[in-house]
Amino acid sequence: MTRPRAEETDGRRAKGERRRRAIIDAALRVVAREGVGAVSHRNIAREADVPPASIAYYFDGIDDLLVAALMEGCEGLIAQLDQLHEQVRERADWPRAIAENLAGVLRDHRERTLGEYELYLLAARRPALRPAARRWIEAASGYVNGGRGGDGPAIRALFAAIDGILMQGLIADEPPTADDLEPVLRFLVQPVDYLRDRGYLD
Amino acid sequence: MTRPRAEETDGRRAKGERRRRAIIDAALRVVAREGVGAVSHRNIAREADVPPASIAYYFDGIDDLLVAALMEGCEGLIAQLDQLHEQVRERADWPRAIAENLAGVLRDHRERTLGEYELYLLAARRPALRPAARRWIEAASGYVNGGRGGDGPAIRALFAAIDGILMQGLIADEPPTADDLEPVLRFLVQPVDYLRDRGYLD
Amino acid sequence: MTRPRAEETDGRRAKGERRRRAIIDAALRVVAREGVGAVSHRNIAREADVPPASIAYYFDGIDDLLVAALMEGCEGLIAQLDQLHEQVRERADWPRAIAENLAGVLRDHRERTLGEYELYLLAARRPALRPAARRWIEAASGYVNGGRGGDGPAIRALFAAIDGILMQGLIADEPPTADDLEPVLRFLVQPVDYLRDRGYLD
Amino acid sequence: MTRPRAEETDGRRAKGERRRRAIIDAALRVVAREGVGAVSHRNIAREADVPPASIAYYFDGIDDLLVAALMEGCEGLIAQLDQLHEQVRERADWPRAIAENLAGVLRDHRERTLGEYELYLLAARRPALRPAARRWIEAASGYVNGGRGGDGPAIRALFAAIDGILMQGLIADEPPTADDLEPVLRFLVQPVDYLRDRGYLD
DNA sequence: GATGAATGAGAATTCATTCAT
DNA sequence: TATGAATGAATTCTCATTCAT
Repeated sequence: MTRPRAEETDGRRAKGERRRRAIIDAALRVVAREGVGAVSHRNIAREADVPPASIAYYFDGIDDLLVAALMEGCEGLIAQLDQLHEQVRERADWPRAIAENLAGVLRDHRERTLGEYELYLLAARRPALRPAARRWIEAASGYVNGGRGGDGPAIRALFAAIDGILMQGLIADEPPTADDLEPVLRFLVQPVDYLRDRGYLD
Repeated sequence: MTRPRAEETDGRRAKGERRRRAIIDAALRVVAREGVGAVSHRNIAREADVPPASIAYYFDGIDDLLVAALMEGCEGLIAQLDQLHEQVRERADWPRAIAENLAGVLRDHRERTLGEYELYLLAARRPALRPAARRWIEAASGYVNGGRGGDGPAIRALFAAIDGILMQGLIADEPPTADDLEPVLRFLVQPVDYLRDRGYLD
Repeated sequence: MTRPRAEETDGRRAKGERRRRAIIDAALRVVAREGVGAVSHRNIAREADVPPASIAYYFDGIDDLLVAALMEGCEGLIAQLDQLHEQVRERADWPRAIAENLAGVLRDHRERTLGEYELYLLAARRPALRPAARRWIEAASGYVNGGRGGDGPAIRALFAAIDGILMQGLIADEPPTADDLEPVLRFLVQPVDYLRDRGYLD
Repeated sequence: MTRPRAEETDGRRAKGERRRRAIIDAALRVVAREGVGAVSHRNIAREADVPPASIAYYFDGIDDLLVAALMEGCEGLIAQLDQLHEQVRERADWPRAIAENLAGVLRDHRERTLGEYELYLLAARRPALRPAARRWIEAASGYVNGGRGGDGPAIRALFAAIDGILMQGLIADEPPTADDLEPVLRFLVQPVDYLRDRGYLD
């Protein structure tokens, strides 16, 4: 019995893996463009240009696909955060850097961010999405912490506020500018300087 | 849907209004229990114990119903916040009071809060829900402001952080306790005291 | 407020009831012609010449439809048995009459009988069909008993044997004739006469 | 499917035969557990723990597989009947022995028996299954006859009644006990004794 | 004003089968 | 020879909406 040569098997496997990835990416695009409510075999199949039965073939159900999408989106988030981290590290003015980043996210990636938040909230309903959401939170949390050991509650406050800023920015008719956000971030990151500048101290 | 003039308000009219309200309440219950994705004529009709066709009769579509639900939910939120405001006003320890309130919301009204956040995010997709969501934000914002004129960015930071705390609390496996949240709120509400206690100031 | 006149409401109701009945009849025809395995919304809708969604509208699921069909078929069975009972009552030669009836059923109504047995066996798997199947059994059992109080085990034996005869007749390439069945029935109905005729007694 | 000549039977071939057998056994388990309606490539493949495509490879379609299963199940039946025959032969009280056996089958092997009857009835629809079903009937018939040449119609009555008893027992909520069945069997096997005991004869 | 009846469209999922490897 | 990959067709069921009454 001739076992298939490795490159043959790998060829088949690789092709399947590529299609699987294509479906996940299509799902993320659909979530970004139309929301989690629009995630259906048909919609994703149309977006990925594959037959609808493919989705059922590669994933055990919509939840399974959403978990994969959440995980995949998480990787993207981490990469993005790493990049941000580089930027921030080089600058003395952290609050400004973060404000610019958040404003940029809301300006240039509003839909994707909105989709991510929808997925995020969906995890509160579907236990299957929980682990993926947890990874997400941990990634973001690590980003906020920024590697250095900061004060716990202060970091939690900053992280929570960033979540709130993004969510409120998604709902606002006009997304906030970096100038809008900068003082908020200054208060959160450097409250003493912030308060002294405003004359609240001494 | 044309609202009738007041002088027409007889028994028949009142009955219709009552049924309309019943449908809205049912919609809020469905959103809380099963999420916005479960909002459908059928589901709500079953919950409200009215014929499915009457939902199409009283509302010009699902969005129209959701707008009404968001508005209605908003009234409930405002009432709840007013009550909280009373409680907080009487206590010297604001951070503790707010922490207890948030922890209580996540503990006792998790589903309803989750539903409100889903509706909230949905507004980011559906322009029709925007005005209702704006009222919501303004109500909450006014609550955080507490009536007195505080420092703008600090209040925005607090408000954003509260949103983030609630959302993260909804996703967490175990909701945070008041003890978990208290230092975070202390940092946000009284940063100088907080930092001094921790030895970060002189 | 004008309540719809009774005949209007009844008109609507009656129309719906008529369609419901039409679907049940179509289901029985499908079961007879193609077997319980062929029962599907599509097949029945095609047979009844109604849109497939109608089936979901009138029945809560396939099982619900099958229950209704089993019940309906039961009525048909009872009517048929009543008629048989008349025939048998008029004749002195019971065994012959029953043999002719069974042979006739297998000859002229093979498919319908087959479908009924499939439904019957399906009840062993689906609890929802149990009550309907029980009615069926009771109807047939009453028929066998024939009103007169006979000897319990003998009647059970006869009833069981009739079931077995029908089932074996359904599987046989050639259905049995009345002449084939007559001695079997004679043995079951009048064992003493049967045995005496064959010289097994005295 | 061409069966290979014997001399080809090497390891490879034996392995294929083993897998073929494994698939048939899995099919019988699926039929017993979930019914003929649940027989599908996927289900059986899962049960047999083989790739779905291998079912299409070893069998020319579902019917081909069912024929093989019916044949295989037939062997099992024959073995079981032989064993029973031994038991019965040793006992003077045939009716009791048979009653106990039937009650035991319904109590301990309800699902398997149900599956066998489903297969049995399916043969009435699918000509391909006919020969297999015929073998089945002949095996059972031979069992009832017990090797010795009995009275034809009496044996047919007994055999038919056994079929009916089993089928009715499958549908009943509670399977009959040996005590329930014993008088029925006594009437069928030893009608004269039965009737005399009951006082129907002189 | 209010609602049973009705349905085309779409949801998730399973199916038998084919085919390249 | 055996099997992963793949898919068109089918499954049950839900949906928002229309319409006659």
